[in-house]
Amino acid sequence: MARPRTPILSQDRIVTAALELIDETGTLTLPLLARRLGVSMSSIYHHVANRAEIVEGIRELLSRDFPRPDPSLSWQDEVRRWMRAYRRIMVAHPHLIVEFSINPVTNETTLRAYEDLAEVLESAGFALETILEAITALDSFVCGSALELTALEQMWASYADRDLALGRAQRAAPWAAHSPEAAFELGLTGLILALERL
Amino acid sequence: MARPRTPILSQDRIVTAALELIDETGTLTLPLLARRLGVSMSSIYHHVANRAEIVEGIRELLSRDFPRPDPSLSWQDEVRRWMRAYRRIMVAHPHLIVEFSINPVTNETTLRAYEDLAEVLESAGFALETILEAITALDSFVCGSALELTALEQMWASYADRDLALGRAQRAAPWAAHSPEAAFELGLTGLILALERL
DNA sequence: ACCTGAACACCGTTCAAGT
DNA sequence: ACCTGAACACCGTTCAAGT
Repeated sequence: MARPRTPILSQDRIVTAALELIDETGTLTLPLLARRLGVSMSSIYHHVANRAEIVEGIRELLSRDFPRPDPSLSWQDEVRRWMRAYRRIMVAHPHLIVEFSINPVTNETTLRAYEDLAEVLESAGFALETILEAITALDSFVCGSALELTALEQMWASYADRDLALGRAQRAAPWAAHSPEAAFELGLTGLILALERL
Repeated sequence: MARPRTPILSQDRIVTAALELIDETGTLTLPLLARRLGVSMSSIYHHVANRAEIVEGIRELLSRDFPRPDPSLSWQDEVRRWMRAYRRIMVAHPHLIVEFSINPVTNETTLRAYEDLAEVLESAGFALETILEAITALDSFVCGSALELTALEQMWASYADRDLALGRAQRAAPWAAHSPEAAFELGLTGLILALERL
């Protein structure tokens, strides 16, 4: 076939297909991606430098769903909105958190989302030295929560039939093991309390 | 060589070497592990079922460093002790967090550590339904903090020379970007505050 | 029981060859 | 510029063959 009159591939097409693939199958591999695109594996390298660039493209795409700051909101509400948006994104694509945490952020859209959060805290009067601390803590918690989505529920399962505190807790609240939402809100509340004390 | 008079390998030897390997190189692969053990790759499979079992062996090994509950401590101090121990373990072996989060926990030692924490909360009077929530939030935060160790500092670097809030924050506190310890303590304080309100 | 080498089905990446 | 097929250096896993 060689070069087609109109290009089959593009960065966008590749990134979109990669996102679908990882959402459906849980993994992102070049052979499967090429198959889905109806193209040879090596063709992909004419549009992206490597696999990491595809992952970064997905991160860029998803980062567009972060809300922009709203001056009418308190910083607490801004933080809650930012964190819940982050979580919503990762819940929709749970297998991506590991991919994201392996490569550093380089795209502007994602960096902009962090920058927005920093500006919210800055204009709320937080001391500059505490802003990095605060963002690190918030980011740690939301990333960790996303990580748990795929991991922790399997652990609860191994406790269900044992007479231990965890087993009792689970029998008392069978929904809790599958409702990490409540745990997220608990932690978010705590983090904001800690920030208010600064 | 075939079968040696006295076995060269054992689960312990394999797991120990695997831990050294991942600490030194950042990755765990069977070929490199075999080389380090001075053995053929397929020999390993006579002692462990697969790669995941090696990772689980490492988790078991490290989990022995969790403190046992101390009845003389308040539940707050118990939680702090447990979280800091967890963090200390992961800081010493930052590349393992991704490995751990991929496979479910199956070994007794690690399960015991979670069970201990559950019992601390139970005898502190926490409602059973809230125990899973609390442990999930705590675990999320400490895992996320470990994940950041390798990831976030690279991101701060890309901000150092820009006139943005994050850049300003970093220039005001250059140490903060490399001291996730403070962020961890901030979040831990917040989580305990949230638990106290339950 | 325990080690080996060869084989298998993967993976990501490169590159000369085509249009 | 853009697609292909072949090649390369990896990876984890299996298995018959040796003692």
